[in-house]
Amino acid sequence: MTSNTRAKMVAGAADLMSRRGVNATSMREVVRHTGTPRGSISHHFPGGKRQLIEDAIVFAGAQVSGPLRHLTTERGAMAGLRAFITLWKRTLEQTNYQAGCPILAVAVEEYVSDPSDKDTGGGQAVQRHLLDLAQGIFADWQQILSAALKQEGLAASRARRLATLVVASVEGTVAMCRAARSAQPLEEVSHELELLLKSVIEGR
Amino acid sequence: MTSNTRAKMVAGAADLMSRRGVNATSMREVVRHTGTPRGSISHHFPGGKRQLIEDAIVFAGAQVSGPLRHLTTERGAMAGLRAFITLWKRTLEQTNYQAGCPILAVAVEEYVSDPSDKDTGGGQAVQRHLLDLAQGIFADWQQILSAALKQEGLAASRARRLATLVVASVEGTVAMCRAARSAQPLEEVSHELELLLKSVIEGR
DNA sequence: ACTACAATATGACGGTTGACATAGCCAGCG
DNA sequence: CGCTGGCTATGTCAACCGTCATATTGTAGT
Repeated sequence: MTSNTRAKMVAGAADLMSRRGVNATSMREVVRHTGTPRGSISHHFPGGKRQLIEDAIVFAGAQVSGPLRHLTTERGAMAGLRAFITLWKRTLEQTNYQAGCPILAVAVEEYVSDPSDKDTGGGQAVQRHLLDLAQGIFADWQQILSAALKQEGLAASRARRLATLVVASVEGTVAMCRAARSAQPLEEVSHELELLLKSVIEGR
Repeated sequence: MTSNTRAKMVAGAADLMSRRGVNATSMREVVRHTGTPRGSISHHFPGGKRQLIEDAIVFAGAQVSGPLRHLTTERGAMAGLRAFITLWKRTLEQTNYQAGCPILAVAVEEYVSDPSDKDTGGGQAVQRHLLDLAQGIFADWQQILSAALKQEGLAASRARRLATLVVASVEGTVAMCRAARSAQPLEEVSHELELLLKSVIEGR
């Protein structure tokens, strides 16, 4: 049976990463923050901090794609857009605009491990892995929205472009809301995105 | 006369921050990367690392808002949009998709200085300052685009919303491009944004 | 009851960080 | 010439990091 502490560590890491970023989140603080034993860290995550980060962003990604997939297939593209936005808005408001998106943090930062700076040879490949993971999660969200838009009758290429626009603009807006300590950017972007999608779908 | 090494430090810090994020950029690496003397750091930046970060993002912000302001007032909103996008596209391509936006990095991360963990009392206020600065730069870009859109005859509220959408989506897209090691997301978003603005301006 | 193994606790290690202090350099100018 | 003040060089400091090694505990299987 998979331990409970492992899950708490992953969730705690995702939370801290969304608030402070990847490099500002230390493993010691994760265990401090979650009340989990420090000694278990190398047991549950033999891959070290890198593995914790991977698990955390996969966890965070699934937490979004789950409801998103459910609502889009159930009630269409428009409901999916609203769910996507509402989900982030709630996260922002519930944390007083301290938490953002941990996947975006991975996409913006570069995780560097202390030992053996060496050359950039080994670092590059390992670095790729984290970015690939983040890119995969973004692609996942896009694919869900894109499929829903195609379902509404849009051409494949148009649906893909619009899905990219939605994911990118919401991610950027969440960061802006964090900086502004306000949900206003999200409301403005939400307004425009709804207008755009509505006109594109209905005016077909 | 303001020293040359100071400017090199600021530019180097902005560059490193755009590649690795705020917390992964150490002052020692800035001086290593720019060939500037380590001892001068506390002379040029008595405020320590925080001051370096501030100067770096102000510098990076001006590097965008300069050309942006010039082109929008010269050739209109559409040219401004294209300039904004092209500017980021060039940055991405010239660095093999390693550099993103340092202001976004500040907006996503939380800069934490090692000493005096204390409570969150003192940290909060200081943290605000960096985020306020980042928010101000975003607002600067928005204001330029928004003014250009109003010049094209749009209502003030609509112009503001669209400007927010443009800035947010481009910022998010730049991060996605970094993760994907590809300019494709930017091209897709660019396509949709041009379509949107064109229809909104012409169909007035 | 006793073993075997997963999980937890605790400490140590080598390394880096930001900040600061002290000392040396080197114009420019009286 | 000598001084002076802006830079630069170098070292030290405490704190923290990620990782590993070594107990110690908990617990299920026989």
